[in-house]
Amino acid sequence: MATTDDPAWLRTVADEVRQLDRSSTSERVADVLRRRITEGDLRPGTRLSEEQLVAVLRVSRNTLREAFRLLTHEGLLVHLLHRGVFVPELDEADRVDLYRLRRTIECDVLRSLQGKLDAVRLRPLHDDVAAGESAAARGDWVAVGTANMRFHQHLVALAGSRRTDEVTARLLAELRLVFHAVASPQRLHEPYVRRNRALLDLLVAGDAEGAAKELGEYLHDSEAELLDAVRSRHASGAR
Amino acid sequence: MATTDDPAWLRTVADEVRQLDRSSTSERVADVLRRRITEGDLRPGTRLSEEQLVAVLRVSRNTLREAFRLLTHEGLLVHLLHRGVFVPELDEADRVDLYRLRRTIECDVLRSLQGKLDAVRLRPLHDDVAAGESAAARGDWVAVGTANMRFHQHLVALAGSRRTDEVTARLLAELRLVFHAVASPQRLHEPYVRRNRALLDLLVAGDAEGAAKELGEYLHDSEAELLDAVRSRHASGAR
DNA sequence: AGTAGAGTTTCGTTGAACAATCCTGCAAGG
DNA sequence: CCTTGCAGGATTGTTCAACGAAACTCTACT
Repeated sequence: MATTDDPAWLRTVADEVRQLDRSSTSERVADVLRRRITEGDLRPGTRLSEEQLVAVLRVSRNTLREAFRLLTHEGLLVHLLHRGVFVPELDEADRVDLYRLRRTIECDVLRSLQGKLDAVRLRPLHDDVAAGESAAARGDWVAVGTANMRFHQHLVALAGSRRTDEVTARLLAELRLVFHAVASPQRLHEPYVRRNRALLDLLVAGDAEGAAKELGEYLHDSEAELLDAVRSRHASGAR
Repeated sequence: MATTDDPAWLRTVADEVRQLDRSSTSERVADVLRRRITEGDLRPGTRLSEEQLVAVLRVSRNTLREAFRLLTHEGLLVHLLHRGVFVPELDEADRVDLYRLRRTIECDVLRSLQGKLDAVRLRPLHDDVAAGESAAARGDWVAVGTANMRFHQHLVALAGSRRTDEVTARLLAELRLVFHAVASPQRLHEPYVRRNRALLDLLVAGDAEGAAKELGEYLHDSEAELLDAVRSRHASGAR
C-alpha cells in the first residue's frame, strides 16, 4: 500500500491543494480588501459602502457581506449595526494592548526554543532580514515595514503552533493599521533592520534565551517609538 | 459645553448600548448553536445541514450562513468548501497546541500582575471557585467544567487586555470540544476544584509569581491528564 | 476488483424585494 | 443662537427564490 506512506511531500501537496480550494468568491473579495487596508489605501475611519463596492467588485451584496464578516474577525474592519463597516481607528489603549500580547507570544516562542534550532528552519528569517536590508538601502520604507512583519511572522512560526501563527497574523495585521496612522515610516522601521539581523545572529548562535531577552527590549523600544510617533502626529494637528 | 466632559459614566453607557445592539438575528442564531456545541449536544464530526437548520430555526439561509461564519472564527465549526460545516474533531496535535498557547497566555498574565492585585478584582474568581466546589459537591461534573472554564477566563481578564480575552475565549471554547470527546468528566475536572482554590489563595496573598509557577504545573498536569483520557478512550474502541 | 459515468443532493452565488434603522436638512420653539 | 422635533431620503438587515457548480452515491461496465 504505497499510498499510505504519507511522506513529507504529500502533506505539502495537500496544503497546496487547500490553497487552491480556498478560492471561494467571498474569500477572494476579502483578499482584495485586505490588501487595500494593510497597504494603507483605505485609511482608518473610512466607511466601506456596500452599494459602491458591489458595483465595483461585481459581486452580490450577500457575498460582499460575507467578505466583510471575514475581515471583521481579523480585526481589519469593524461592524456597526445599521451603520456599515469601517476601517477601525485604534486608540492608544489598543496600541499598548497589541504590543502586550505581541511581547507575550513572541518572547515565549523564543524561550521555548531551547536547543531546537535548525539551520534550514532559519532560512525564511534570513530571507526576510535580507529583504529588509535591501529595501532600506533603496529607501523603500513601506517595503521595510512589510519585510519586518514577515520576519516576526516567521519568527513565531518556529514554534510550529498553528493557533499561535493565526493569532500573530491577526496582531501584525492590526499593527499595520496603526503604522499607517504615523507620518514617517522611516523613523518607525529603520532601527529594526539592524536589530532583526542581531536577533537572527543570536538564534544562529543557538542562544535562544539571549534572543528572547533582546526581543523583549526590542519590542519595548518599538512600542515606545510607535506611541511617541502617533502622539506627535496628533499634536501637530493632523487627523 | 457640558456634553464634552466625557465623565466615566458616559463610557459605561456607550458599552451598554453596544451590548443591546448586539442582537442581530445571525448572532442570536449563533448563540443557540454555540450553546448546543459547547454543551456537547452536537458531537465532533457532526455535519450541520443548512436545509435542515433553516427549517428548524426559521431563518433564511443567508442569515444562517452568517451565524456559521461567526462560529467558524470561534473555532467551534469548520467550513469545508462545497461540503458544508462540521463540528471539528481535534486531534492530538491540536490538543497540545491548545495547551501550549494556553500556558503561554495564562502564565504570562499572572507574571505580569506583580503587586497589582486588588480585592474587588478577584471577586469573579471567588465566585467561580465557589460555583465549582458547589457543583462538585452535588456531583454535577459538567457544571464543574463550566465553572473551571469561567475561572480561567476571569483569571486572564485580570490583565485587562481585550485581545488576550478574545484569544482565551476561543481557546477555552475549543477545549470544551475536546472535553466532550472523553468518557469521564469527573476524572478530568475534579482535581482542579482544589487547585483552583489553591491558586486563588496565592493570588489573595499577593504572590503572583508563585501563582504563575503553580499554574504552569497545573496546566502541565491537566494536559497530560487530558491526553491520557482521550487515548484510553480511543484504545477502548469508542469512536 | 476497479473504474467510469449518470443522477441526486447540497452548497455557492446571484438578484430582487421589503422592513428597519440611520442620517440630513429644515422648521418650530426656547 | 442653540436646542428640539419631524419629514424625507439613503443605507443596512433580512428574507426569498432560483440557477449553476461541486461533491457524494450508486449502478454498470471493462
